[in-house]
Amino acid sequence: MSRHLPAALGRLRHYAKSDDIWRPEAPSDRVYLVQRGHVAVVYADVQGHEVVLRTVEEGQLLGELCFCTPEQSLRATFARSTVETEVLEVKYSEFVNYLQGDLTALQELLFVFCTRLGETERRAEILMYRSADERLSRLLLQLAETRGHPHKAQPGPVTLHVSHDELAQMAGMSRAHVTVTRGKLREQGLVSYERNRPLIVNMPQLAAHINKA
Amino acid sequence: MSRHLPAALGRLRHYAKSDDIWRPEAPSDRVYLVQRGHVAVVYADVQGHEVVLRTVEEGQLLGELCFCTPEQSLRATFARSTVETEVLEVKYSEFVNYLQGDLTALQELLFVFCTRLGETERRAEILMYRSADERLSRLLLQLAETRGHPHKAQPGPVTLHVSHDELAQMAGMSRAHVTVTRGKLREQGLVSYERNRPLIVNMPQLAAHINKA
DNA sequence: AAATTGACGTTAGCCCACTAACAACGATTT
DNA sequence: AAATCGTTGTTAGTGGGCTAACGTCAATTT
Repeated sequence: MSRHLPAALGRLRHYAKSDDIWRPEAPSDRVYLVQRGHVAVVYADVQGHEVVLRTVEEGQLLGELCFCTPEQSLRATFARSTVETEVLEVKYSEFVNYLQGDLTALQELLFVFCTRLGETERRAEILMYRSADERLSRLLLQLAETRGHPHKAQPGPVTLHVSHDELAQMAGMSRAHVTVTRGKLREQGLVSYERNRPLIVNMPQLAAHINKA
Repeated sequence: MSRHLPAALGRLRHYAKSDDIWRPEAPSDRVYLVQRGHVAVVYADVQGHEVVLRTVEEGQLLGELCFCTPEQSLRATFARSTVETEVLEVKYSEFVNYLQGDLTALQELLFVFCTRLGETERRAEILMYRSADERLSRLLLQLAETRGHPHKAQPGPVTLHVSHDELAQMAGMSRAHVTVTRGKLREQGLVSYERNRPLIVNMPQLAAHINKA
């Protein structure tokens, strides 16, 4: 959405790789626009078990949940840059003020929320499946749709940059088991990859695999 | 939100228990306001395995995902009344028109989206835990917060109406294992119930249980 | 060039949650 | 009252995913 917001609205901040943009005890009173880089929103329980709730790319909105929490509430998650990152930090109240006068931006924001809700619901749906094969297949399919790079005009294969660790955290399984399961998918020709090469997802075949497993 | 929308905006529809308000192949071109009753949004894979994505209560908005899908796209889920239900059906385009002229309603809608996004993210977070005890505990805690009935001014116990089957579908576990796991929670005094009596969740103790398990 | 780091690959053994099947119980219907 | 139905309770056995530990490989650092 609003990467083209007036920059004067907020403050530009710069983060190195693996910096925390917010921590659980931070107030939930501002939003961020990712200008450059990449951010992961992470939940960690008391034992330090971590799960990736969402990732936010360049040009996208971050921290929008403050729209429904009382202004003094806390984040309860971490937002962590996965690479060097630049964000525009805007106070919630000022953002709301700005939106009052810009109907288009308001509608765009509505669209963003709706899209995220859809993605998150699909994510929850994935996690309800109990077999590792099915969870991983569905996760790869969703990731390929939302953040994959299609091969110039070809409808089948899609390139995806993602580590086993990330996949494990998103699919709710162990890193080792991701490796094993993804190996099986490769044997069946549903995905292909080699060491240090990006993952290629064969979308139609993977979709077919899901619908009969 | 907008239960107080002008009724002339749409069409009042009536559904018996277990009717489908929409099916997967239905167009995603309208929203619904639940006037009376209760609706479950359900995803079903090709084998008929069903999972409950969300439930919508009286006075709440239903079908709002059409805000981000191209108008001719399909639902891909079922919306099913769990009791006798009455909804106001409003075409997406007319709803948008109406919102243009009502800034307050637009902001309310934003709030609704944000709230749902928060709930759904929390739901996804729950499903990433691997032990049944932890998943069920966290689910009960969230349900108690969002749709539980507190005991007049007492902070601890909260009453919750929900079947084992529902819990199983929401927590991604089998019905039988819900019964077993909930039995263990009862032994520890974290919840209490009897046959045909509603479930009582002891919120502070259950929260403590989660943070050390 | 050597060392370090981080990601990926592999396996043995164990434990937890599922499947399947049946029983108990209350509510509703006939 | 009998029958049907839906929900809850219980258990044996099995299988799949986790833990833990170690090996491989390429990229980056020193």
